[in-house]
Amino acid sequence: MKANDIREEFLSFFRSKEHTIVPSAPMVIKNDPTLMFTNAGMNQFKDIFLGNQPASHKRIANSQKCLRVSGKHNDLEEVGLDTYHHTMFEMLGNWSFGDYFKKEAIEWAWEFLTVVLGIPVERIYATVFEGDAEQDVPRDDEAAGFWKSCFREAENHIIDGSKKDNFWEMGDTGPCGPCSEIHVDLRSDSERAEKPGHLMVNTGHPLVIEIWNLVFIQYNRRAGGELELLPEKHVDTGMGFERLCMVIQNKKSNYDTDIFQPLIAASARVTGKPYGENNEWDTAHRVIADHLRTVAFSVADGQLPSNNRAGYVIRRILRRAVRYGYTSLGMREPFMYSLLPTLTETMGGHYPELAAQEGIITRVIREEEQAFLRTLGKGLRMIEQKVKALKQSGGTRFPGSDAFELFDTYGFPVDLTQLILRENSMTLDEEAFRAELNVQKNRSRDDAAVSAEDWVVLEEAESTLFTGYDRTEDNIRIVRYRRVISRGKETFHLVFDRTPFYAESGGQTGDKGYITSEDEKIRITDTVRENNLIIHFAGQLPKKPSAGFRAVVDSSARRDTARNHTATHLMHHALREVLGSHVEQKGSLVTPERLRFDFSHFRQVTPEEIAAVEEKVNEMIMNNIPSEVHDDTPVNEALAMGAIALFGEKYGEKVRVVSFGDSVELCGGTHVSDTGSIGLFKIISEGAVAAGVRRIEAVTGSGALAYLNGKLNKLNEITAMLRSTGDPVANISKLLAENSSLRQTIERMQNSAAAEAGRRLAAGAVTAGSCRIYSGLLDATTAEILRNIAHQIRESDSSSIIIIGTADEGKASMVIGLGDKAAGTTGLNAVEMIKAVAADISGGGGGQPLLATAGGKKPGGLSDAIAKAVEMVRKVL
RNA sequence: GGGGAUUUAGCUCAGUUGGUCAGAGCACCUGCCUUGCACGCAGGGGGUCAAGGGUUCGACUCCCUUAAUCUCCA
Repeated sequence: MKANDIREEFLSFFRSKEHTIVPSAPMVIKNDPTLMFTNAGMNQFKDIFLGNQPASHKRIANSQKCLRVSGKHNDLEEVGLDTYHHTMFEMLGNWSFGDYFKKEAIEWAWEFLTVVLGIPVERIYATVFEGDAEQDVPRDDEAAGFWKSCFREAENHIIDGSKKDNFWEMGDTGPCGPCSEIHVDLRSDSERAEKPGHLMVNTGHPLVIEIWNLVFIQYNRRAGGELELLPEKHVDTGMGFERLCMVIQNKKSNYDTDIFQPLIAASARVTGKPYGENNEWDTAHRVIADHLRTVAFSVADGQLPSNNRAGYVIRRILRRAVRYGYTSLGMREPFMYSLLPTLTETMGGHYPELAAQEGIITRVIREEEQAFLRTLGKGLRMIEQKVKALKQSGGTRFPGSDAFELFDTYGFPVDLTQLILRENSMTLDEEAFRAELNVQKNRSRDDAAVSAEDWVVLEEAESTLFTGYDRTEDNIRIVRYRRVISRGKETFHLVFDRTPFYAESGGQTGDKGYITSEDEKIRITDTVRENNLIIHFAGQLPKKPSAGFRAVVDSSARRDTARNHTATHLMHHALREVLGSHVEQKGSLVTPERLRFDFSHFRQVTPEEIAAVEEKVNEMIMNNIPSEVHDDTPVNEALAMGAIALFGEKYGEKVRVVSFGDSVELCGGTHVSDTGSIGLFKIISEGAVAAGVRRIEAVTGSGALAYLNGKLNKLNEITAMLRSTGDPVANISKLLAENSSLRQTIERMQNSAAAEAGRRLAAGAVTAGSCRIYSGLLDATTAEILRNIAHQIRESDSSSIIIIGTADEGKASMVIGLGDKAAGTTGLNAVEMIKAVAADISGGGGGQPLLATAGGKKPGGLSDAIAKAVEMVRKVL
């Protein structure tokens, strides 16, 4: 059975059990500071389990794309080395929210595996929670009982498991419960006869594996650690799709299934290194296949590789694959992007976002590959230098600090460093390297240490009511608060029963403002959303938190933000009209000051196109289109209205639709009521942000006016300075031409003046011993010309001693120069001389032994200084 | 969020305790020689040394602030 069929069988099986099939949530998580990626099928239902949100359906099933880069089975550096680690995987899951429980969950799992998929019963094992006396939790006899009726007499296929394997918890507190894992024994008959499967479960054998975990959520763990029974019990299951396919397709490795084989075959073809012939090549192919999948899906979800947080994780994964291609397969040019059509072919059916964005994903990956190959090239040059130096000094032990610098500052992978060292019969001081790495880790950890104290709950409230769409002030009560210490600074997080403050979301920044009661006023510096809570940041805690407060949003900032947000929608619409419908939003930032919009487009946006977009948006502003907002619109209805939805964005069942004429978007942000109040829209920059992604920044309203006025004022100033009513452009180009010819003239004149001054000096030069002293006070010359003159004389007369000075606008400059021969015979040093006489002009000086300069504030002292220096020369002659 | 690095001509980059130091190669322009696959020779144009402050007689160079990019860690 093909992988795509297996997935379909799963979904249709649970559809037949009255489950609603929902699409996979995006793999990249946007609005949860605690989690960057979806790492389990249940993530998107977290709020339901926490009781923050009612379930839309009692029974749900889906296939969820997940990403894990750390954890016991998913350490990034392990992927590819063996046959079962992955960064990205799919998890098949079925859920019951207060509906069916252990009996159905177990029976259906059994039915699906043994009847639908036909896995031999004698190869299946199930584990149940053995109980925990300390917590006073009994063995899960209930689950064991249902398993018994499945396995019948084969009772040794039911195995007790410890708290570690068979008790699932969401976090330190919250919903939890016992679970039952289903394991499959894929070993050969002879091996199984030798050592029965029930002894092999959970021993880490690659062919005796867990494929499905059924979690029975029946407890809530309170902050004190004690468990309480939940009134509503839930089922949460997760089955590793890749493993299941390996079982069904009778393979020894996930990578041998038809999920990965096409990719691996393509990789083998492109690199010319067949799979299955060479261990090193095979590892590289597995790494490439796994990582390409992860990166492609992330980009499809709108997460581009970047240099921090989630984007950085993606970049690191891609680079790891490039590294394997580079060292193991000898690939020196980008190639992974060319495997994308194969991926789309195998997975694009179930995940349409892949096919829809193939073009941009390809470009992004190719660009990233190129960028990393450049980084590698630079690193290679640096390490070669260091190796050469070490070789010359006869050493063979490469310092750990150097390797760390290459790695930390220039991103040069340490395993590549080791490879190169081996080729040069050198070794790396690994201990020193690791020590440096640890220093860096500790520093980062210390910095990141934020201690959030427990919430102080004043009132129980499920979620905050946002009232800010139609008002900027409201009467509120604080329902909970907590103290947060971050880098020695104390802040407070406040949660209200209702709030007019908009929490940062959808690119729009959080509101600022204050809350006030009868006798105090507290500033709110930012507002963010954490799951279902709207958190207000405050520098201090009210003296009486339980008092009622008036919450007041900075309404002028809010109005500016609304102008920019609406303008963003209008521009998005205009961009699609001007450039084409391939324009997809890739990112957005809306602040009171400006708006920034990233979108997919493959060429530079020409000035003409920019102008056209601006014109369209301003036209929509002048037409004063009223806003139309529909709250709680079902998703499909919204899409039918032509609303633009974003890939990689998770929408609930009901969405908010914001439209201005033809611009229709799903959006939770705050907007103006009529486009006319935007006033004016002006694009201030356009540029590239990644391959196939452009960025536009723009301003509106008073910001746009200020921008234009600034430009106009500059132009007015220029025109005024030109004292001409003519075209300033023509005037300036004329000026520039004049300027350049004048500069040449001046240069010539200065040269001849310097030559003339030199001649005069030469005429007045005094022969003293074997040297000639050129001394004197020149006028109206800069220090630079003085230097030039001295230099010229030095060059033409190696027996010269030059001591000259000039006064310029109350400042005195002096230069002392020595010809090569003069310096040799007298043993004089220009630096010492100039320092000795600089005091006479109240200044200081220095330079090189043969040519030194000085400057001071007392031009009157110049003649004395020169005389003194001449005196010094005469003394040694 | 923290550490490190980078920012110099259109491009790729040199620039040594602060002082004839604003450079090279490629590209461009002109002329000559040649007609050809990176031709050669001679000459030339092109710079806010990322931005803004500061120290100094003097700053590409030292200090501070800011920005962008790269990179590692969280």
